[in-house]
Amino acid sequence: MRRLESYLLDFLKLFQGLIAKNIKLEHLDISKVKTLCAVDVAYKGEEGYAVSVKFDGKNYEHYLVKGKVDFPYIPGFLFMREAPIMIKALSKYSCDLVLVDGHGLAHPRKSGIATVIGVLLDIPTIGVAKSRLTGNIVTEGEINYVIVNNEKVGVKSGKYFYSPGNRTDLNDVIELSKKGYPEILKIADRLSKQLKKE
DNA sequence: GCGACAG
DNA sequence: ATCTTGTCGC
Repeated sequence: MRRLESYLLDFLKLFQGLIAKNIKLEHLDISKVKTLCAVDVAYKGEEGYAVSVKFDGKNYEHYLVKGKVDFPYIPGFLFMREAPIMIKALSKYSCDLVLVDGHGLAHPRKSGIATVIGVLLDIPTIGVAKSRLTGNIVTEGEINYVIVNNEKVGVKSGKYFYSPGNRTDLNDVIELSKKGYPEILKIADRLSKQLKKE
């Protein structure tokens, strides 16, 4: 008998395959986004502090959700650990686009946490990660593409990786990456780490 | 078997 | 992600 965890991971891979099959890769004009949101999670032991931030073009708002996070971090399966609490934090707002801390299509099964959240909620998402999970970089002109299985699944700009989650496309992430690391993600990151201490 | 490995 | 002071460098 195999170990129980291997059955779960095999099943989760099937789930990710289903998510990937339901991705809607379509152009969302970033410049037309009126309400931009972002989510990040910080931890204090088993306590997770998820913060969603909303920017309407003028003011920032944020919403905090605290909760126990049991599931361990397993490369390729981050969504099992953070998607549940991130989705709760996002439930507070309605956004034209959500930036998720992590990868989207730049994943072994094209099912990073930004993709899972985007498909489950059927909303536009883009994954912005601070480091590589998989894929190689191929430069074409000014763009550093992230290639997985001979397919362009995202771009690398500076030290960050951008990839479509759902209802967005490669042009959207390229457009976003040109503006540098999103301020709203810095705010979400700072806020989550700050609020967990109070 | 070995190396890689989001947060 | 988190544990953690000072410190090397732009």
